[in-house]
Amino acid sequence: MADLDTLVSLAKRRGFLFQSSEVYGGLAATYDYGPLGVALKRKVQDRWWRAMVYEHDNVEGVDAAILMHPTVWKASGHVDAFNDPMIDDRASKKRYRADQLIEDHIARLEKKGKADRAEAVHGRLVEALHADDAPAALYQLIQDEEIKSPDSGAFDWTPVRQFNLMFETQLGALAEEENAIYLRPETAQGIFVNFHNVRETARLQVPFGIAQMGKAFRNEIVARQFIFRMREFEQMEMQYFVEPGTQMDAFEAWRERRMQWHVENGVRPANLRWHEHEKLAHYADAAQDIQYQFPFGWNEIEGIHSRTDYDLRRHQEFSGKKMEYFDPQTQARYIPYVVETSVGLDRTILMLLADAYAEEEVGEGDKTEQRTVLRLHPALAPYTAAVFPLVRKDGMPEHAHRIEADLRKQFNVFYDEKGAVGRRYRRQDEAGTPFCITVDGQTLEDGTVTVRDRDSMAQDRIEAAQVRRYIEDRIEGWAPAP
RNA sequence: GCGGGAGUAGCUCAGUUGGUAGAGCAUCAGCCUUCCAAGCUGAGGGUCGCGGGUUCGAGUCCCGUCUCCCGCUCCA
Repeated sequence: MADLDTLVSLAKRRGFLFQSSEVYGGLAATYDYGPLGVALKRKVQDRWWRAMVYEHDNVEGVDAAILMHPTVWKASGHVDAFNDPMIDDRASKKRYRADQLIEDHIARLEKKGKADRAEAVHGRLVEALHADDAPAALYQLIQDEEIKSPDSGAFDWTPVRQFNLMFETQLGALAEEENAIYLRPETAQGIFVNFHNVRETARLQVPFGIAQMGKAFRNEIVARQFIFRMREFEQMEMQYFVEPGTQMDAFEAWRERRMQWHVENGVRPANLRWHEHEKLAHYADAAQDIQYQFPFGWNEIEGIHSRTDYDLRRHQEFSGKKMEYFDPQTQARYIPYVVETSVGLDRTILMLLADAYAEEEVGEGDKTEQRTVLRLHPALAPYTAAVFPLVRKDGMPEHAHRIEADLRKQFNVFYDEKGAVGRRYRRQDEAGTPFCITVDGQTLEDGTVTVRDRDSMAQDRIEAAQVRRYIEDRIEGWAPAP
């Protein structure tokens, strides 16, 4: 497998991905998709939408706003869970939640029978947590109480810093506290708050699903590994609403379908595995991740979570609006349970590039050379085909342009007439283009062209008029090399 | 955030004790080319990540800063 540097280098060289704001020295953990990258990305999006929405008569789509009412994030739990006062012990290099340290300290005081002192510290903790400058107040409290690091025993703290994983901005021109809103840290909530809107307008009955793809934002403390963990990223999520008690059946069914989707995209099954959450989030009653073996190890690309009725119930509490469903058949009334499939689009792109990348020896005898090839699924490759005149004379370019124009009605096509044809083939190998159509001397006589296969490098000679049909069939029948 | 490593042309890199930047590939133009990257001629492209400092003079030494990679840490 290619190491990460190799992939980063190829991605930039061929125009898949560039570092954001590169001319200004870059912005940490943000990347821009280039011509080939966006072509690949759009095809992945399209394939996901087809698999989730078009191919299920009970799944519909939405495209919710990135900006949402602030209370959404209180209801979802993000305001509490994504806001932690953290402090570092310089000696052990370990990080702790500052309020947790103080609470542990209080517990120790109580244990020692110093109830009064514990009471006082607790009072100050509550005060500090609600102070205007809570981090400073918590830091002062830790200093005053001389709380030591539980691991190193050292008393060598950095200042307390507030880690807010949600990006904050202001609604309207005035930057005032009460106008603060967030960039969504996940797309799921846009689905939950539209539960009734979609159900009613699309006339859906439980079980049904709502799908959405879009940007989400998390102000990660550490964001690394190329596009694996970015501060701005794209999710493709589907929330499937079911009758309570039936969620595990839906969970298993979607698990199977989602794994299948990745395999159908050409990802080698040996590089995919399930990872079961040991510690479930408070809202979940089952959670498993699909992991891929990246150059930097096994990491999550998609989560399948059974979220119970937590989200809808919370929105019912916070909004005062009923989130119940009335089943016309059974006359039952309940808040539906939810099974979520949530896949990272950018992570999927990185996985596809990593899995497709290959360096291999080609040629015979002592004339072997190395070639780099992206064995992307032909349906996902940025360019489906490239068209070449074998040489730039005898009317071959004109002939090739006519074929190019015909193919462009259906596919994204690249035309190239520069330099040796072998070099053009190799360039397309690196871009992952599955088919290269070459116009040669024989084309001028009988109207046939050669179609060169990216993976086998073998050529077929077919009627120029049959190329579109030929490519369609080949995409349909494509299977990844073992 | 901590520790380590690294930033020189689009890519991979060279640059000797400080003396105002090079190679290969790539790109572009032209020529030549009848099937798997390396034919010929020419051209463009770098204030050496950015900002200060030392010096007559800094890619080279010092400080700061940004970005990337690795390990920790974090991770609904």
